[in-house]
Amino acid sequence: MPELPEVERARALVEQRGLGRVIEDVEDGDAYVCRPHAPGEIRSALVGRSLTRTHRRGKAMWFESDGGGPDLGLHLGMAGRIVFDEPPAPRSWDRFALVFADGGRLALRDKRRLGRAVLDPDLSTLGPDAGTVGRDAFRRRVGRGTTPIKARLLDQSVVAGVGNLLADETLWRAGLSPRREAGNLDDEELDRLRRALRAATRDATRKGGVHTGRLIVGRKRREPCPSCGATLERATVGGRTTFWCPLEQPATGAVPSGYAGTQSAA
DNA sequence: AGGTCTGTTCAGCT
DNA sequence: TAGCTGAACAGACC
Repeated sequence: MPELPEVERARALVEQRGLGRVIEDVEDGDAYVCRPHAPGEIRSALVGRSLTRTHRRGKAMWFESDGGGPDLGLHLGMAGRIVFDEPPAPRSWDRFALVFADGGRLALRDKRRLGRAVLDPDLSTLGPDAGTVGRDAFRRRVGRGTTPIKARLLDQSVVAGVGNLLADETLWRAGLSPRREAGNLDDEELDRLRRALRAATRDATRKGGVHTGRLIVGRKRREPCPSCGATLERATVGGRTTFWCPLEQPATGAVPSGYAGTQSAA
């Protein structure tokens, strides 16, 4: 499930292997993935050009093209990944692809078909990147409203890049219950949450993805809290399946006993 | 073999 | 308004 760390790794992959290669053809025939573009529209805009720079904010990534061409935006959706120089996937799982003049290709491989490819993507609805958001902006944007803090973190217009697993891992590290009302967190708690978010994001990016998080590893196996051994709570928060430790992430205010956001992951 | 679950985004509702 | 619900996608899982 691509969240910010997976997208950052995908961006780095394009940076490493996708720049400066002449685009000879574009497979943009999936009108759903390429909406609102008609088939051939992205192709016309990019054939003959090369990618020159890569960017990412949250889960969105985009690439500049040379000669004054448009940017190409890619979104991995829920199951997408970027593959380089592999033969086309069976069953048309490659929803979009750049075919290079050197014979290689860049494909958006996505069984679920929830990824997107678009020219000049609209980034105006995204908040600041979750990995680099500053203290004051984080306090202001996250620490308000009546919605549960987890739902606030998942809102891409508040802070960009947090998905379900990274939200659970972050709240666990910060010792904050996912059900706390966002506007009721004080500055100390918000700062602790931001540090936990940055650390969880950095660790996950380094280790290969959000599934490497300490809480997340045991989550599916229904193991107890990796820190204190308590049985994890499970409930729907913000419309998403949520796990948390009832002892270290208490329902109201108190600072947790042991584990805090300043601690690094295993 | 069918029913449930998965997670992100977005439209539509209150 | 802000927050919530369900649709869309299609495969994984039991």
